[in-house]
Amino acid sequence: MARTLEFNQTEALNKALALFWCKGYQAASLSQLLQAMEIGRSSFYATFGDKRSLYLECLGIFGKRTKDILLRARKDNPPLDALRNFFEYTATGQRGQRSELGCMLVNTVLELAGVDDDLSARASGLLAEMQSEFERCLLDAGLAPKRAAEFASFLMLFNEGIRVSSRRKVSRDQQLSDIDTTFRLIGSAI
Amino acid sequence: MARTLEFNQTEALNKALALFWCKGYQAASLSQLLQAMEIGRSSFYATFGDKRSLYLECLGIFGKRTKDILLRARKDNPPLDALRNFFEYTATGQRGQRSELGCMLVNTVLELAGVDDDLSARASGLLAEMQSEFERCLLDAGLAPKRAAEFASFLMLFNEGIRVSSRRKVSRDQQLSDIDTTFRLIGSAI
DNA sequence: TTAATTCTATACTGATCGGTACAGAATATC
DNA sequence: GATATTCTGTACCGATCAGTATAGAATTAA
Repeated sequence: MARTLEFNQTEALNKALALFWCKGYQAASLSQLLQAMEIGRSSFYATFGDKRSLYLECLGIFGKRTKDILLRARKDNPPLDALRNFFEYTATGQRGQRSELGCMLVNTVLELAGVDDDLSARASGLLAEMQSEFERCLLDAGLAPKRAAEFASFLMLFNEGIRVSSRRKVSRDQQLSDIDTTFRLIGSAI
Repeated sequence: MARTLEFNQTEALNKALALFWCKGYQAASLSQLLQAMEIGRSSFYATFGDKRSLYLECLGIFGKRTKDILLRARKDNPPLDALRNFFEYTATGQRGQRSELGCMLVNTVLELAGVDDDLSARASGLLAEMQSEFERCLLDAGLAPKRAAEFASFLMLFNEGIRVSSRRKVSRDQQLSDIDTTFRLIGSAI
């Protein structure tokens, strides 16, 4: 019979995610994770399996969270505005949130390609899901299917690029300007 | 008096660069490096200092090599064609070369931001140099300075994005299509 | 051949890695 | 309160990490 855990599992996961997001998979050592999650070694292994499983779980959470940002924006805006909203939100970080960490999925793809191809592929898959959402937006905006797929792929490149530029410490203003440039180009091509 | 070294230093550097490019800084262990470079531990430390110094040197070589690709393309082509040439060459890999490794500078920025900020910043600096070359191309193509800067920043995002997509194993055809989309958008805005 | 010099192969260092074993604390059930 | 169960803190494990010390091989200069 399950007893109430003495630590908040969701909160611990969020702490782990934050550390992984900041330092990446390899550089986030177990000791650092335990300290951040504020749990002991035994509890960790009993609850989360191992470091890799934990990372996988964090990846999923991050993917869902990212997708939700777009879906939420879609509720209140026309499709193209929602897309733009999404980029402004995730790339430059609203409500004073961190923005210099890039996208954990992109970070994972690059850090672990050639090192842990399964983890890298998992992150790629989540990015592909995002691209599908982009495509859906574009279809709803009235683009022809071929065009929508073409621009969705293009927007994914843009997404990857701007997330890299976050970690390069490109200024918030420059990023907003890049978003503007991109949507101006797209707008004039529709 | 210096004696002829028993190993080819340049060749060893290239081997090291290849391994770093493939696995990143952290995951490329010294043992693997030594095996790839085909030199002993003592020779390594005597010649290259330490792992970090070696990486720094490889970064520089990679940066120069990348810049040279663009400069060479500029000799034989009008500026915009040279740019397009550059992307097709580096992203999809011509002459049967590897293309799935992305850009070592981009990889470095993401892997080492928050882990070794100096190395990450060094890679960022080399990317900034590339962006300056992009800008010079655009100026030579007749764009107004403000426009050139704006599009150079945009192209750097595109560069980062397509290099990430290489590691996501996006197909060569899809990448060529993305390049086409991008230059069509730019072309119609000039 | 011998002596001086310069290189390399390898044993070793201390630190840290991810993961496990186990004893003891805390809780639940009676 | 006593006992059974569940959880946690920590000592420990072998492996591996980057880096060093040293002994001996190879080369040069006589």
